[in-house]
Amino acid sequence: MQAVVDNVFKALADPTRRAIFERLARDGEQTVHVLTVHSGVSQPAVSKHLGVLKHARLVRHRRHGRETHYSAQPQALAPLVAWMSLYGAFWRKRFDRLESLLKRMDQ
Amino acid sequence: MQAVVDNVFKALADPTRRAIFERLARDGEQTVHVLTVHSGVSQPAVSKHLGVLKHARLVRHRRHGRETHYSAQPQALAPLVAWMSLYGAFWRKRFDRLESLLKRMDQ
DNA sequence: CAAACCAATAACTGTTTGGTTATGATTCCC
DNA sequence: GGGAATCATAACCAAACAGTTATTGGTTTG
Repeated sequence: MQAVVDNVFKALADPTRRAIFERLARDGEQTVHVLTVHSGVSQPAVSKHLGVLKHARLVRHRRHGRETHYSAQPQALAPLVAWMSLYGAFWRKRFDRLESLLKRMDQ
Repeated sequence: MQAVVDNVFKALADPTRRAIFERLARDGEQTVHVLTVHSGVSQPAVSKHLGVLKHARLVRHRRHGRETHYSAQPQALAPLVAWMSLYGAFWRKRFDRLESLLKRMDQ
């Protein structure tokens, strides 16, 4: 479990990788090609990043002919929530603020 | 704001550093010496880790004579919550559950 | 005052990491 | 079938990183 948290944190620590995950979470399934176009780095770099994200179970892939479609697996963020919830007292206090944040973002 | 999220993720991506933060959050203020004893690495290494955590605003320090007392600043985790809340519906539900969990823990 | 203690910084080192180009394995399509 | 396209892997490189030992600046205390 400790290693899981570590993998997720490490995977999200890189901005390029986080951007890839954000895009997948926002816009849904994407091919490596499309991800590459928007990433600012080479296709092999994108493939490697996807490998790291996959290792952290943050993405899943589905092959269709010559293209590979990747999609975000936001459930994989659960260990992070669990980790943060260890700081209970604090989060309880801040929760109202989080609620209002979520409401604002909902609009 | 983007850079803030990046700093926090990067700071927490290292297990030694995360352990230091966890200890401070769990047990409250600690001196560098005490942190060093429990960290498994040298005192300078601990000082450097504390520097990274401080840069991400995850810790604060207070000098008292020759010793420096560090304490956790869990508010600095807020950008992470905000970042995660971008993945909307799913996390909305999860956070609700977290809330009720925290309420139960409160009793 | 001198010795011991505490923490930060400097200087260095080996490993990890994020990137590259080159190549290989499939698959699509004319 | 042959060329173009898609993706993964290999090999390599430079920069960043986590650790070390040595040292320095303060502070306490015997």
